[in-house]
Amino acid sequence: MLDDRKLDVLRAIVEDYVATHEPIGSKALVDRHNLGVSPATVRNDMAALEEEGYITQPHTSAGRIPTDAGYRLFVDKLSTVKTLSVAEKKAITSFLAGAVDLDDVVRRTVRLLAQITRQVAIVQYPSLNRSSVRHIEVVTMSPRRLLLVLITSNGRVEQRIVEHPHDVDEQLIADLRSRLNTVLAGQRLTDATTSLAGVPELFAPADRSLVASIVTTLLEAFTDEVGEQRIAVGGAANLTRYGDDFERNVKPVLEALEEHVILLRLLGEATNPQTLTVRIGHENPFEELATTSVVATGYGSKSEALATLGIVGPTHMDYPSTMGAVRAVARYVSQILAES
Amino acid sequence: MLDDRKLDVLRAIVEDYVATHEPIGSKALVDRHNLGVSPATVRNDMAALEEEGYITQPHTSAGRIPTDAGYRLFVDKLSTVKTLSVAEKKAITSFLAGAVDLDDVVRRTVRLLAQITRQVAIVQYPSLNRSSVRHIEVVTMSPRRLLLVLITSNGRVEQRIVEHPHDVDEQLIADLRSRLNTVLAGQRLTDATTSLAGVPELFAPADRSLVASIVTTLLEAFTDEVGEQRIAVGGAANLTRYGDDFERNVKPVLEALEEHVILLRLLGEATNPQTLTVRIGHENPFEELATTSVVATGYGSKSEALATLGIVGPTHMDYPSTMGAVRAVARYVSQILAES
DNA sequence: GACTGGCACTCGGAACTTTCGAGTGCCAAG
DNA sequence: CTTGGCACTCGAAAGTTCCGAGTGCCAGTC
Repeated sequence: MLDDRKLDVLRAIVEDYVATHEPIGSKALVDRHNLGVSPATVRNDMAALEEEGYITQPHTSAGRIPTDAGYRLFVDKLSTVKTLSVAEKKAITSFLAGAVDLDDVVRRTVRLLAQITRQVAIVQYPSLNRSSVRHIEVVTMSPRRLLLVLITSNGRVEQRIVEHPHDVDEQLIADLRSRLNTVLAGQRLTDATTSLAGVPELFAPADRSLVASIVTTLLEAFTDEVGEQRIAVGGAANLTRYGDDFERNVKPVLEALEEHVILLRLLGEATNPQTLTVRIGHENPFEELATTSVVATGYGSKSEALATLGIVGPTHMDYPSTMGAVRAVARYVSQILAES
Repeated sequence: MLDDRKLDVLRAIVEDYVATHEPIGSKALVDRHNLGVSPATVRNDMAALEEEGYITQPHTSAGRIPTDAGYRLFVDKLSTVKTLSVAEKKAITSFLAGAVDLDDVVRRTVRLLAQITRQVAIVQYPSLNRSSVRHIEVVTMSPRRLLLVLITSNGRVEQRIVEHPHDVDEQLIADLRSRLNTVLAGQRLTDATTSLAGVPELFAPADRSLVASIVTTLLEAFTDEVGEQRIAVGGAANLTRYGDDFERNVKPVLEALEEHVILLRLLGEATNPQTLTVRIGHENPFEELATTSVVATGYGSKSEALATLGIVGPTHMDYPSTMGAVRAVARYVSQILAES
């Protein structure tokens, strides 16, 4: 059905359209690529490609533009992920290396990704699902107010305040601190519920109400976070390059960026860091984003993904370069996180 | 020069223009407001107002629109800050009350502000300048790697990692932890440098290199943070309501939002929480934002501001309502922070 | 002297028309 | 199967017309 030349034509159309954002005619194609055939032949091929649904005409007397299916075929079969230049790789590592803590890593990553791809970048914070308790600190802020600080294996720090109706004894706090750490250290957050269940009973009945409220708060922090899934966004200014049709292209994206729930669905399940997920136009779950594509991948250790990062851009983006950049950034972030 | 009626006319023009975003003619003005005079009279007044530079004509055969000077006069003399409805106030408190930690307070605030004002909201994180050390925690992550956690009086938590070439003794860590807390607790961050200077000498010569590197990292964290000034942004989707002229109105704002340094300058010095800063159009320090106004105010305790929050929007915004919302949110956030 | 009705004038925007040419599909010939 | 030729289509750009909101000015009125 579609011989090699027709696929070449499709590839050429996608590449040119991505470069110019204007419908591509048969003549222009032949001029810009040495296909070795005449425009008339290309026209026949185009007719076939249109028949198959890979390209379409905005109006009768115009050139062709790729459909979502066309991009899909292009991404799957007609292109290879572009690797970054040595200079770019260096820039990435040196930029990420300067990070001082986990938050900073995420902030830098999002900025970097936006800059390289010139698209809107999205980075999910490493999820607590897989992480474990490294340390729990209990600090007295005032006699009746305690601050709980939870430090996880991937460097994330969570804090909660606990109020108590009576003055709290320092010795009890020290005791509690050491017990909590004994019980929880190294535990997966998801397993913490069971581990904490027995803790109040280790204390004198008089102290149990306080201990119980601390345990409850701690559990809340665990489960809250497992569900919450924080996200960082950057490069929104790149939306200005979408060209015209503000209402249709820019507005929905800007709105989606505000809703982290939507972004999480857009990014999708954290995949293996080796695999790139590309969702083109209508393939993504939101109708308003039908002119938008998502390129995402997981990051974290080699075997299991901690979280997802990616970019959002117009369907007519440069997929090979973008995919290369996303993959590279994911790899380097994984590396940085593994080191620290 | 400008009698009361002329000022009434100006007020009416500003109000109508804010509502319609279209040039206001003399007839329309008389129809919508009961000024008690004929269009011809209003025309004379308009001519005077234009002479004074408060309004201008986009083109000869059109109505008038306010100039930046016109808005300025309106804000300073012709309007009063609009107070929020009881329902709105309730909504604010209940929304903010749900926050679990400082980060959450800021995130909620930015969201809230964007929602109420329907503009782009900016909230500066409470600065560390004024804050003091509440607690310092030193945690062993692996024998040669330590995690420092700094908790400040306003609930902010900073973390840093310190590597050491040799295995570190747990006893030393405990010792160090208690000494650091003794020395620093309650100290202003800005005073910490001097307080920390003597610490290494308290330890055995063999341990001093480790102690010194920890002290250095800690100091870095202090000063880093004092300078850094984090910022949260929200409601970028509200930019879509700017109407047309995307290139001139939306793009520069979107770009500014990416640059936190620019945002900090836009917000300006943290003012007393009682005072609202309004910067209209060209009054702000960036030429590209000449069609944009900023409404900001400080928040924190009654007497001194911790940080600044505000909104960015088109010059033709509804100043009374926006100012009311910004002020109210700042007050409630201050209250929440004071409590915790 | 301040206000008003009347009036001629201006000019941008909407609506319509014209022109232009890139691009097409089809066909007959190579 | 490929190609040159050709008639045809139709959107975009440029030109044209038309309309009326809005203006400034002036003479008359209170």
